[in-house]
Amino acid sequence: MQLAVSTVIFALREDEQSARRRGPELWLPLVVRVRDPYDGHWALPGGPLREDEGLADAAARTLAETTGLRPAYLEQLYAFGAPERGGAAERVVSIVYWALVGSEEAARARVGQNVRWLAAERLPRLAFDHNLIVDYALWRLRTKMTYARIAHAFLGETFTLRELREVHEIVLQRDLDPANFRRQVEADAAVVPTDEFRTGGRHRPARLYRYNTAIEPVDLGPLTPRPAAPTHTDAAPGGAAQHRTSKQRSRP
Amino acid sequence: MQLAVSTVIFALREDEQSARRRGPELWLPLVVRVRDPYDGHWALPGGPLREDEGLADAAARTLAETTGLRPAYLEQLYAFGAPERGGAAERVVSIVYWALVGSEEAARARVGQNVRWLAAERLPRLAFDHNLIVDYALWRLRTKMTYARIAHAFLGETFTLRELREVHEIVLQRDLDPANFRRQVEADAAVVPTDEFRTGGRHRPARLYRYNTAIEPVDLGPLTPRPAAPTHTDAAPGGAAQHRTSKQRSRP
DNA sequence: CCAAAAGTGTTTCAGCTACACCCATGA
DNA sequence: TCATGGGTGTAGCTGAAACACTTTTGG
Repeated sequence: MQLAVSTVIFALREDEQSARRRGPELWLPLVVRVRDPYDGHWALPGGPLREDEGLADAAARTLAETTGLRPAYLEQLYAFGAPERGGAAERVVSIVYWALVGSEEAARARVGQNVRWLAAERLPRLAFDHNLIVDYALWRLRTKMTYARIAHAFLGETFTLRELREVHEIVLQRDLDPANFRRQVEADAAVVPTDEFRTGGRHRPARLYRYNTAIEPVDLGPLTPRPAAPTHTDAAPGGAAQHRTSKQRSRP
Repeated sequence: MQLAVSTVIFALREDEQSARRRGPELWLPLVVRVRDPYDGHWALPGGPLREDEGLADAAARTLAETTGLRPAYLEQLYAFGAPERGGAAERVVSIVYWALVGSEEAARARVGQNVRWLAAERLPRLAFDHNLIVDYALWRLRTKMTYARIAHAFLGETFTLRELREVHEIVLQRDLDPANFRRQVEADAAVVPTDEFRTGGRHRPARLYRYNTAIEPVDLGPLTPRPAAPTHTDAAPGGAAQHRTSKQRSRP
């Protein structure tokens, strides 16, 4: 019997191939298997747990080794251990994590013949029970997005409320009222306004916001004391991409 | 490295020793360790995973072997695998489940020198990281009780709304308005009225209710398809204890 | 009769939703 | 000046909370 750690990694990306689809979607990096069982099938990045390594550390390590990514959010998802799930091979119990990475970090991902991004909504048949795992991770992401402050993990250090709202809209698959979304976000102090604005659109500049690292996210698991200090969540560095940034005074 | 499965088992019990405390509280059965590390300390029931056994099956088996209990609710809690948690012994990764058992089933538990019930709120120092695990399970129980229909797992097949409300009050540690509680429970069809009433108190008889097995509980994990059919939840048999039961017509 | 819990009705308040409207910018 | 999104105001609905009140039993 073997113990492995795997990770479902989500990022928002545009479809570079088909021009039909518009706007970013949820994608995840997968690794192709090069031996039986499931030779040639896509599988979640992962690997065996090392002797002196924590579970989350193993997730972060295997994830970095295969994709080169450093996630902004990492949380344990579930342990899978049905005896049949190995598919005729030696039995494997997998402790699965799920991770979120920002768009800029995702663009830096090391892809190639063995590693590729696939759209979460239209996956082929994956190796083992990995389709079930991805579906569960998607469900967890959507459920948690409605009550926890995790959307910023898909974005850079600062972001406009529109950008934050679009993350919610893509993940939850429905439009949100901009006015009400603004008020909800401003209500809890999870996100704080900066003095900077995003200009460049042919419209009024939008204020940039920053994630409030003082307020901490909702449960990351038992290892983070319930009302507590930061650990896993580690904001991705970098600023804006195709927009300029200007500093202005906030209204008196 | 070793893989084990343990379970945090909750039941509502009266304190039989100290007459000072009144009303039931959350208790859990623990097992005393008979060798190092933590020789003599209390620990969660559990054991190694067998080769051809699912994770939940292992939890149910070890739980039954040590305590004789058959839980009404069983769900995976978390996987614990920090390298240091073994305390100088061989490293152990534990996949921990949490379970609820009804009061009658709890009374049938096999206790003795090695197995004993302890009050969840005033535990001694347990073996390994088991205090942390129990605290997390307690937090999960309380969180889930507020939105999921799991309270009936502490009760028999039929119950009055007062009994159901008292379960909530004990777990959530606050009083609930009987009128509002009634309406909330009746609003979702999770619980259905029977034609029977609990008599014997010096007051108006209370209608007995039954859990609606057609409506299914909120997420039990990835293995239960999201809106789906029963699996783990297996209602404990048996009826009322110290009260008579009478059959009456419901009002026209 | 009284005490006690079962069960019903009603008012109030907070939060969410929908949507009208003004503001600031680039072209 | 117009189109576009940024940002504000507000009326209406819904559900939770608080609490007054009626009903039915045992003593």
